[in-house]
Amino acid sequence: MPQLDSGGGGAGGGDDLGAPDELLAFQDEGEEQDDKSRDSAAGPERDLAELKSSLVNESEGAAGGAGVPGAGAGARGEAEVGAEALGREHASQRLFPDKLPESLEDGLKAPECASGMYKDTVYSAFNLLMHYPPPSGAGQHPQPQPPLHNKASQPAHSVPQLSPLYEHFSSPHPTPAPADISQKQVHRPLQTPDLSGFYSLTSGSMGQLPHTVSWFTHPSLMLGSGVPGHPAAIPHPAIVPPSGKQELQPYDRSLKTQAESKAEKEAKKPTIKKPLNAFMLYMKEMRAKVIAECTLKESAAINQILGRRWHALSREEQAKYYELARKERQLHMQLYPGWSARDNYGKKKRRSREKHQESNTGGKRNAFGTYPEKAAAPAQFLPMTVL
DNA sequence: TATCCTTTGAAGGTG
DNA sequence: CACCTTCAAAGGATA
Repeated sequence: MPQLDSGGGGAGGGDDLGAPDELLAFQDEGEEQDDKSRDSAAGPERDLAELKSSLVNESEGAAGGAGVPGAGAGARGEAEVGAEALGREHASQRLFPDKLPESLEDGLKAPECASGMYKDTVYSAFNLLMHYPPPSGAGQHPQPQPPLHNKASQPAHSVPQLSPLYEHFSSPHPTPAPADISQKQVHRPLQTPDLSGFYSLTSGSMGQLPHTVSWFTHPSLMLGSGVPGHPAAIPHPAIVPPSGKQELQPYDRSLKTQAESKAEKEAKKPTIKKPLNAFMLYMKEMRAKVIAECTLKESAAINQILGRRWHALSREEQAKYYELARKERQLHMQLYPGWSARDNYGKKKRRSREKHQESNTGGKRNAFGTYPEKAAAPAQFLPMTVL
């Protein structure tokens, strides 16, 4: 596939949206676990790596037999592993108190959820999930097969309303989705001709993705370009009322803000959200599955599971999401040429920003205090050129 | 009610 | 350039 932005142009001028970090992530993926547990240098860094790998291995490596070699959870005492997993300062203390919340206890019933985050225990079946070979067939989307005995076949507790862009490459047999989802993406003509090239997914893994794409084709999305709003307009998922509640239409709000000043009206302009990155897209798709499999509802816990699953994905699988995320960014840039991520800076009030800095001594990244994409070795895989 | 938690990635800011 | 910070989603937990 040629470079999607070969046309150069792009409204923002940032033509090549292929994020260099993607490459690192690809390299990181796959080899990460072994490298981290075996080859990484000794010393504090190794401890961090070991801690990280332990978190992965706790759920992956403890399976009967096919455990990941190296420092797996199997070699650790419960207390040790628990201490490591819980060694996330205050965060863990809140999330994983002495007594597990009921939701987590329930979650432990499902092997997928029996990660070492909560308990270092025998949850061997979970490893089966983590070691499912990635679907070799193109077009298979990256979802581990649910265990036969669990509730994967049941509807998710809450099926997030994914934007068609996210859904368009989702599982053909996902948890029951609202009927309107399919309606949204039914033969909607592409109204942004200059974007059509981005979605002519004809080669590579992305070519297997459904070709009808996305929120930007919806008439309502033309609001930015002056096209009259469609009566049944659906807000762009990236456009959110300042309240943060997507369900709240700015039109409704205006009814009761009749006397508000212009400044307030100005402040109430919908917020243009950041485009989702690859992992966010992955989470969007897989969250419902994890919820169904684990009977978990806490997003923090779910995200941890998804984070491990993300690393367990093959590079091809991840490439789908990186590619999709790149299109997202490209599209976002075209829809909102002047938009910058900086626009949303400071809009989220942080309660304890100092606390973060204290506890992490620089960088509030993950529990390992590392920047995964930057800690990774040079890339060996160039998805953008391949795709 | 607002923010936190938790994850990875992207992007902006800073030295 | 390297490092740090913020935000993107999400929903239960918490202040």
